[in-house]
Amino acid sequence: MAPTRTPSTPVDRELMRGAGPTAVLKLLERGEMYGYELVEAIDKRTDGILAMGQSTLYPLLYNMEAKGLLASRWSEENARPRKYYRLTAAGRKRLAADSLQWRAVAQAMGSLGVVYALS
Amino acid sequence: MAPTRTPSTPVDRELMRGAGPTAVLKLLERGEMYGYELVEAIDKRTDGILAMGQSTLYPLLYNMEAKGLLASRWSEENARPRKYYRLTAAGRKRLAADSLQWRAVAQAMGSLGVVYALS
DNA sequence: ACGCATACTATGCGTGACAAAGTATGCTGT
DNA sequence: ACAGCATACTTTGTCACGCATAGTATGCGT
Repeated sequence: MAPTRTPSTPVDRELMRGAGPTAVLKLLERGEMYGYELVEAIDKRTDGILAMGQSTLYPLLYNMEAKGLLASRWSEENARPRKYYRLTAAGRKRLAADSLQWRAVAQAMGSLGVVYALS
Repeated sequence: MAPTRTPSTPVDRELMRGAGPTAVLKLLERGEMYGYELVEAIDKRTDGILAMGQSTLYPLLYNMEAKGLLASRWSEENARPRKYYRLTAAGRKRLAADSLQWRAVAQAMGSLGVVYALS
């Protein structure tokens, strides 16, 4: 039996707009993944906190690809049709920038006393 | 001479929607403040990271008041007209909830390796 | 071969972030 | 006194994202 996961309530995504793109970039840093796989991976890796539905993730992927942050390819013939995404150079750059932004925000929230300071 | 402050570039607020309300709630936790004062306080307290313009903050205040999170009063007669805001009970409740959300997000970002874990 | 889980696409609404432009008040120096 | 500037608030309009809903298509298990 797999260790029981007790999923947290997802954050109000309206509150945390922009967490999605960063999560996607981070997961794709290791290698290519397809949409549906990302939906589940984000859910599991963040214990449900950043979980998002397909109707949020897919448009996000299209958007990021249009911006040149991601590139995609379809799976081979006579395999299940899946669209695999990978980071572009611009995507890596963006990930680095976004990570800095998150650090800054965490710091700002810390200085307001909303969250504890980073270690 | 006051210690020099080197303001950080504000975060892309589109990326971090929702940071504003939390910052406002947190600052009003201590006592009432008026709009313009909040604009500057947020800027200074977060070293420019969460800085937002008047056209962002004022509508935000109206909105939060409409939601019952804040209450306001005008300054006394023959004083400069200022609208002072204070937390309502609902506002305090919301602040507590939002703080938990931020903790969760920070944790999620940590588990993805975007930011370091909280101390 | 049938049904279900997988996997992707498209549409439409609500809402927050923000630039820009406008209005009004009081302090400060001369 | 009064001109000029910083203070202080309001309004309008645009854009982009989050997401619910609905729809389509493919392949695997039995």
